[in-house]
Amino acid sequence: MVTIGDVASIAKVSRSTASYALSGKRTVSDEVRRRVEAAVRELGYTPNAGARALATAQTRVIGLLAQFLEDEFAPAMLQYMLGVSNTACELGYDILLATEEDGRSALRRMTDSRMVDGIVLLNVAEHDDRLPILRDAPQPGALVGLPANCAGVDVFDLDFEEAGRLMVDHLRRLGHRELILVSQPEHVVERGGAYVWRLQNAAVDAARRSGVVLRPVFAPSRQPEVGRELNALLDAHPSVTGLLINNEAAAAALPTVLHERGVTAPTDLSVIGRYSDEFARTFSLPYSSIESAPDRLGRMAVRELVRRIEGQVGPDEPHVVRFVSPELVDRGSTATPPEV
Amino acid sequence: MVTIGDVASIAKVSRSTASYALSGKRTVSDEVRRRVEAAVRELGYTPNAGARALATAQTRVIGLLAQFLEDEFAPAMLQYMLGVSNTACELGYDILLATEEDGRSALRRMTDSRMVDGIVLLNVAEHDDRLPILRDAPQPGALVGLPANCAGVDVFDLDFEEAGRLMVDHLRRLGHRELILVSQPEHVVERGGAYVWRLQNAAVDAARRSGVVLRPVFAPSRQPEVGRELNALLDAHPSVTGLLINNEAAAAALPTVLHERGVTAPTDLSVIGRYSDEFARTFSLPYSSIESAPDRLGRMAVRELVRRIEGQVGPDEPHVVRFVSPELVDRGSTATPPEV
DNA sequence: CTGAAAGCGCTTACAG
DNA sequence: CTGAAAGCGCTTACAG
Repeated sequence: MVTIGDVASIAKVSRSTASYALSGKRTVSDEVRRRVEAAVRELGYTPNAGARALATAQTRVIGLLAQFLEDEFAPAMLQYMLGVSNTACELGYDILLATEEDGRSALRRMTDSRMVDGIVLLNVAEHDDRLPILRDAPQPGALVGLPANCAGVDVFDLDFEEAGRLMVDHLRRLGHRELILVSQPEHVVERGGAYVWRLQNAAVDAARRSGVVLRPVFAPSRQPEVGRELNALLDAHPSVTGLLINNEAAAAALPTVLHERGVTAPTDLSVIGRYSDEFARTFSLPYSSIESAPDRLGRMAVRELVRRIEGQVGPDEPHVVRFVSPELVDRGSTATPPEV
Repeated sequence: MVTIGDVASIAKVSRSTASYALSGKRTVSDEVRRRVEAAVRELGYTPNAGARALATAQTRVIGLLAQFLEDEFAPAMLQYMLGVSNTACELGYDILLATEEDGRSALRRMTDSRMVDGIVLLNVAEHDDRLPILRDAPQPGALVGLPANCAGVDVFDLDFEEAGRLMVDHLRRLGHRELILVSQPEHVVERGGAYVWRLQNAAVDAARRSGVVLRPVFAPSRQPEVGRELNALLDAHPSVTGLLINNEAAAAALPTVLHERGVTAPTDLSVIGRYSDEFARTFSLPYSSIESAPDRLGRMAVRELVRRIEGQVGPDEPHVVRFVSPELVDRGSTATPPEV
């Protein structure tokens, strides 16, 4: 392979001068810089990443820990990954991806061996078992998802409480008095998927305060079970006039379910989901929704992480916990309930 | 950070002996091995990846080039990525992921800087502009997707010709005489998505040989345009009794379209798709389909790549071009046409 | 403005 | 069975 030594000898300078000419960290005469640049072009020189990492203790690689769990909806996860990956690229970083089930060992491998300058954790649980490892690691970490303990890491998440309130208040104002909230499956909660109950509790509170009946249910995250569950729910509660969906699989199944039942939104039933606009387009979902902003969250996490990596944020400066405010994207699926 | 020098001094051996004790590349006395292992545990030693890469010229990292193009269906792409990532993990490799639009520059960056031991290219086009770069790279490459020129790389793909024949023959045998084949959008073909016309040409041939009318059409890959197109097609060709779908977005949209039209498969219309079983479950698709086996293709590509990387296949041994035989997964959406 | 040298943390011939 | 040393390809004080 062609090394900086080759460049140096072609350019008739020392290796250090060649290095400085390329990095710009020391002034170099124009003449010398030109010769070095010409040599680089001639030889097609690219620095060896391993050697550079060894010398600088920087890899310009970010570790991305994703997990595709059986009870979660894979296409939704992809959005977050792309937000992270694209932003990293823009900032000059590459992504080392781990999708294996055992996130702990992947994380340890990446951090202990110094393969990465920082870590992004996706799909963070309330008591995420990867977190203690990340805190002990020498690299900084950024999370998408809110754990119980945010010490030592930067945290980014949708404001799910506000999302729950927003959904309920929107339909209450239109005159709805009985709603169903379809959440993720109960295992997601048991595993520590805090966003499920954060949204649910806030929705329940908002409903209680304003005298609205809210029926929260856990629904499966796979087809066709989730479709059956939606049908059963609508059968069991004929007086319900509004549906809140915090479950991507349920949202994806809903058009078919409503068609089968001959139900039209918003004439017969008002619907609000919680998913990204990209998701809505992919699945052709015609429902108004709380934008979950996966690309924006991924972008924020990487931006802050890179600021830490590059020392623009001091190691002792406090970490951030930042919530994205939910916004209601109106797709016309809510209206005054039919009885009114 | 803790280095092999620390391990060596705790274990009271030289650094080389510590290294050999861990790698097993030289016989080491049991006593010494125990002391080294104890020191490793005590200090929590993990080799520095950059240093090891520099010394061995091996990174144990595989570069994965994916691309999420506007006119392709992202959830389908994800399946391939997971097949690659999971297999790499099993074989002890990590994945460096590039999702940026400019695959050429990502590829060059990874290979020139020796960040990776090998490359997997996804979504390969007929005249893929990443291919010349990959051929010139010192690392081996494996493709998922069939280019015009397979020289210098290992190639894995579904046998799309056979898939096209299978779809047509299956419906012909049931008595169908007029079919529509819904392909990907025409830009995919123009960009060099050879699988589109490989399947289509074979289907057209098979139909012609057996006197079946086959109407091939390009359909959008976004919602809701694809749904509208499907409706228009069914309106325009009322005598069609079978639908062949080589377009994931169209497959995902079809249940809603058929519901709207009051059409039931297979009573009114027979349907065969081409997508993975995982995809069918995610989108709750009730149609028989040709399994596109993304996980299997990703797995095969990584396996062969690792064999090359690790020298189990000599550099002069010929490269492979391997096709996965399509299998029809019967979900009961085909039957004798209504007229018969 | 430039060069010679040390050092990053490994592995692996070379020597005994 | 083990150790001292060279070398992988960079970067960066140190010296001039």
